[in-house]
Amino acid sequence: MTVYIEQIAAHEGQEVTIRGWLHNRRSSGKIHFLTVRDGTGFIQAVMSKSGVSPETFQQADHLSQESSIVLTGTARADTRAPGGFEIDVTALDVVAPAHDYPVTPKEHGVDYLMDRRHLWIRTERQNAILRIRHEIVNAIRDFFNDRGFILADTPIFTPAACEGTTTLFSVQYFEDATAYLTQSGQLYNEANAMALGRVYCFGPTFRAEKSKTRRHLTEFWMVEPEMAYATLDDVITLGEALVTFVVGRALDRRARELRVLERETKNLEQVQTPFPRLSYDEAAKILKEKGLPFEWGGDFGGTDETVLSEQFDRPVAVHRYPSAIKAFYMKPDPDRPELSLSVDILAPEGYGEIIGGGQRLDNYELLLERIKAHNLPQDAFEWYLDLRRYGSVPHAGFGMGVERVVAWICGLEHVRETIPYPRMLYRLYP
RNA sequence: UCCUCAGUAGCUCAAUGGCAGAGCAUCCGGCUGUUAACCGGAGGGUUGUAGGUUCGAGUCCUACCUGAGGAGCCA
Repeated sequence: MTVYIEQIAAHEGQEVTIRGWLHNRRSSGKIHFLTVRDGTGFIQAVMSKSGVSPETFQQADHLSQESSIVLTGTARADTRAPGGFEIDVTALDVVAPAHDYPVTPKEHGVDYLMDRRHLWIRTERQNAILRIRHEIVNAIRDFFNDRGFILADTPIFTPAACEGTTTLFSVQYFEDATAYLTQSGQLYNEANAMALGRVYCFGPTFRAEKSKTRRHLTEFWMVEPEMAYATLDDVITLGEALVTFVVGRALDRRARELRVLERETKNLEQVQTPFPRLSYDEAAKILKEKGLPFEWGGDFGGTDETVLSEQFDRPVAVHRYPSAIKAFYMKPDPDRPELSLSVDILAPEGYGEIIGGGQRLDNYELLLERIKAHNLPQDAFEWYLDLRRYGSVPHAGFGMGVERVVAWICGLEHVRETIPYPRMLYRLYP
């Protein structure tokens, strides 16, 4: 019976067939140990000289790493096996050999591995990360779907800059026009929320910033919810519920993968609502007290974010940033107009900003003023102004960067390992 | 774009300005419980590129190329 390795426990004592690849091989002359992987897991197959034909035993002796193989044998529980089970091999079929496989079980440098990313993802560690990413993406979709949000995807080709701040990738759009790859579904989300109430978009996002840090990719995935008739408070509550749900799902369903990564889960288990909420003013005060060279009015740098998040055992919501350092569409705080009704949620352990959002400017005159002040082309924003012309309501939303969440939950040094093929400043291959 | 660091065998790395080395991988041999198995042997080099200093450069100097980390900007 053909089975997947992840289901092996249900077949103890039975004869099973595994279809996969040879991950590693050890031998003691008259006994071979073949570590096989099939995409669902890794298992050690034991082949003794007395258990198979001489030809099969000889063949296994020369089997190279990553050769594709189909093997049959008896599933047996064994306390010595990392997964709890082994297979006593009775038959082996080599589908295709692999010669001089470059990603050996030994150490390799980052550049070497990145050039071979298409092979690197076969390793147990990368496998675990991508499985956790899958779980996180699924959890995000379930979270919004279960709460009545409608998935309404926003365009990837856009006619103009959404926020006017970051550098965009441009592409030739047929003969005459230039299109830009989206940096946020935000503005379209607002229109969708006016049509559907509560919506979210979930897709790739592109930033042509020449950022060269462990927290940046040029192409990354972002989920952006937007709600009509919602306030800053509503999005903070939604954000902390989302983060808590996603972390809980990863702990619940991907414990094995987190163990592979040797992730300390104690910190993740503390992620429960409510999150501490800190005004920008209070955050600035903390940074001053810690002796950092931070001036009120500026945005937080990487070090600032790390210091702030270290004050708490769970993510922290920092709200009401100065309007001057936030996007033009942020609504001013009625009590203090120099502040915006904005929020960033910072992950613990120095992983930085994972959520950014707030309440949107819903007043026509003020929005028009802001568009002009930011030197944005008004005609490109006429449709966006329409949302304030025809039944404007308070509304709010945020964006959450998937790769940063995955890096945090997995405890990774760099976001480049959280996506199968990362796109970075100097990385477009493979 | 700026700052810092790195580039030597297929991979990971050594080598005081003085003979180009090790482990792993590969190939050959040994081993019936290995977990990155181990033991013995063999093959494997335009020291990123181009100049310069020196009796002599992997090593020092200059420029360039490639990459990494960080800054700015952001999720």
